Amino acid sequence: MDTVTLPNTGFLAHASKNLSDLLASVATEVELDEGEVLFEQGDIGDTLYAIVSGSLEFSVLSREGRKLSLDVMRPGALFGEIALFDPGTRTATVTALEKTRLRGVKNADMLRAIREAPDLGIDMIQLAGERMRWMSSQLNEQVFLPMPARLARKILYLTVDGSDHLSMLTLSQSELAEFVGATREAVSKTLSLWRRAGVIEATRGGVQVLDREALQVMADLHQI
Amino acid sequence: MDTVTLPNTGFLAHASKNLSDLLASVATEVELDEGEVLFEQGDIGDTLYAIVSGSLEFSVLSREGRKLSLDVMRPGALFGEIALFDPGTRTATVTALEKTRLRGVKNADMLRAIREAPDLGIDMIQLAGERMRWMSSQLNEQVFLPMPARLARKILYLTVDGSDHLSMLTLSQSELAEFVGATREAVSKTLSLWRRAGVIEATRGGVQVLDREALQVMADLHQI
DNA sequence: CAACGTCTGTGAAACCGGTCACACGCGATG
DNA sequence: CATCGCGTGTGACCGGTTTCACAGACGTTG
Repeated sequence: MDTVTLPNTGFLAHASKNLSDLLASVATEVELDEGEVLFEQGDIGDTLYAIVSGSLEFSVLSREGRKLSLDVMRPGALFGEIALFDPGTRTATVTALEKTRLRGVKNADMLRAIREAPDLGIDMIQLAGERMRWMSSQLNEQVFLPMPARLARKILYLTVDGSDHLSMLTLSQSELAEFVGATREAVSKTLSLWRRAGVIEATRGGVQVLDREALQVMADLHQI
Repeated sequence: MDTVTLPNTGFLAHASKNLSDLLASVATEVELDEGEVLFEQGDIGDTLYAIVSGSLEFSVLSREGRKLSLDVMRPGALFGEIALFDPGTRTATVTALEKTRLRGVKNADMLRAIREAPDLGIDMIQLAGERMRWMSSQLNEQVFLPMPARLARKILYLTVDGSDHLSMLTLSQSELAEFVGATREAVSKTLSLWRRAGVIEATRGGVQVLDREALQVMADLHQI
């Protein structure tokens, strides 16, 4: 038996012993460099992954190539459960934002493990459930909220308990725009407003949150 | 053992024997009248449902009360799998569009069944996977497609193999607007254009598709 | 240090789509 | 048959975003 140090954060913190054991034993190790792509939207996949260290970006592409970033996941996160038992394809593209280590469990191993310990299957359903709730909230925000509110929410969300401590978010404005589903210019203008209001500090390649409460207000109101 | 006639369409057509058995035995019967609400977004739920007859509308609400309709499900469809093993709440509101009969399986029964037949858990994961793909495509459309394209897609989607045969869709323009996430007026104007172009026929409370191929073009192009 | 690429700031114009306002017509109801 | 309600058609206007254009700032590379 290996001795693998799995982080005790994210979904893993609540995962059953079965899952931790599985990840520690039969899982294979994967290592990605910054910018490297684990899999792309549309790929056929049959592996569930856990993030050991580093961080990953999840994004989807429109047919015309426009990109919408959905989430950044960090150590302790599990993903890939959808394609695990499904003849279908990956629903998002996963790219490493930095050097990242993963452990992967293949379909066949997971299947065997579930037949031995059915509660593991229930873990997977819960995982899928959380993912669904997340997607559902994203859809809600995209449809009902104006761009500034979406921007405020994304900034708040991405600076919570991340590796980006002290409310510093290291994303360029173009990347932020991909997260909120808007153009770089629109993001730039909104950030300028907030900068002048003393809510944030914007630097090249990053945003620093100065007044979290004020941002929270922007996130809720339906106006700038 | 009851003799229940479950429809052999939708997800049920592919469901494992275990699931069909479960639905036929331990499930309880539910009957809804037109307009009746099965559960609302935010309710705590622990039941998986299968539609026996009738049809249901799934929708989400913004905090301000604006409504976005997501889908209409018909006999053979399974839903409610997300809240099944999750302490969380329902992610959508479900309303009967007509007199509708359902069968529901409770958390505890499903749990017992999965422990006996783990493959049933895998069925559930697949179901959640299909739901995720669906949500993912919805998010994509809402973010990247202009209103007319979304409208065309919804019309095409809702007239495929539904109880609305012959390409007739019995939804008012207000209801259609809730489906595409736009206003009644905007839908009306777009439908007028298409009517003049001979693509559809619009009547009070319904839309008839005359030229499916033309609508398909509208659904793909990023212009009217 | 010069030059280039990339990120950023900002303005002008165009474009949807939303909001508001109102007219029309069909169907149900008294 | 008169009226009312509701679904529909359409125009005017407005506001937010995109598109396009360009300038400045910073970092990197030769």
